[in-house]
Amino acid sequence: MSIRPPGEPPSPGRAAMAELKSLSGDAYLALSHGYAAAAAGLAYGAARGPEAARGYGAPGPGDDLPAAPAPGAPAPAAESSGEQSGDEDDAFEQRRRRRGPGGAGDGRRRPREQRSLRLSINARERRRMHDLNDALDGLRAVIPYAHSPSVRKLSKIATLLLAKNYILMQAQALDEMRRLVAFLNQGQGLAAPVAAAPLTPFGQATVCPFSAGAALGPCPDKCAAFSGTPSALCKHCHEKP
DNA sequence: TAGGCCATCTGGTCCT
DNA sequence: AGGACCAGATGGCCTA
Repeated sequence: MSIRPPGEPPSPGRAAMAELKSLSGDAYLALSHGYAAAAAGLAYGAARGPEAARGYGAPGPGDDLPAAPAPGAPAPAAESSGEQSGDEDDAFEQRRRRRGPGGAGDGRRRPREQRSLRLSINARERRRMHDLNDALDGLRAVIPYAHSPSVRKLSKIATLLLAKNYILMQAQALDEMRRLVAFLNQGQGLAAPVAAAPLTPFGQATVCPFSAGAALGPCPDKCAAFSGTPSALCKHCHEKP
């Protein structure tokens, strides 16, 4: 897996990109990389419900999950490895034969022992994936996007990308807030500069907050001192060679 | 029907 | 040895 430099867009699948782009036009959604996000009207899982769409209720071949949990219900606490039906046993045997004797598993184990071990590993893995999905659900719950039942549930990749953008947006907002607080603090007792500062809507200050007063020193230094980098929103930072 | 998304199974690797 | 994690394979369901 390659490490992507910060700020460089990931490479989600085209569908994920389309999903993100079809989301509402909230600022944070388009914050980076043009991922306008997803959600509107795509009824993924709408017909059978978002949880059903997860497929918990649709065991695949060889699946040793005994029954579909209620929608939204947590995964069964105890998924024993001894819950297989006869059909599932057959499926297991078929797969085992297909792989042949030299295939999976520890040759020293007796087949029954080997099978029971395999089933317990499967159950553990299933539980792990359910936990992962629960965590993703928790993430979906705190990302601001349309949560209505008629709206398709965010896919996993869309959830992650959206969360990342949301975090970046929050960090940016926090940074702007700090600038604003610093500006207001510096401006105390200096009514004129404060009044003159044409603060446009939040996050769009057109004048460097640190320029309000002769004793404040060079703007980029102040900006850098505060945020680590000169402000891209600061007129003076841009004007300074 | 193709493509997307998903759950599950499985074998491999690493860690405790 | 056993558990956690990972990635590939497989098959089901859904939508365009």
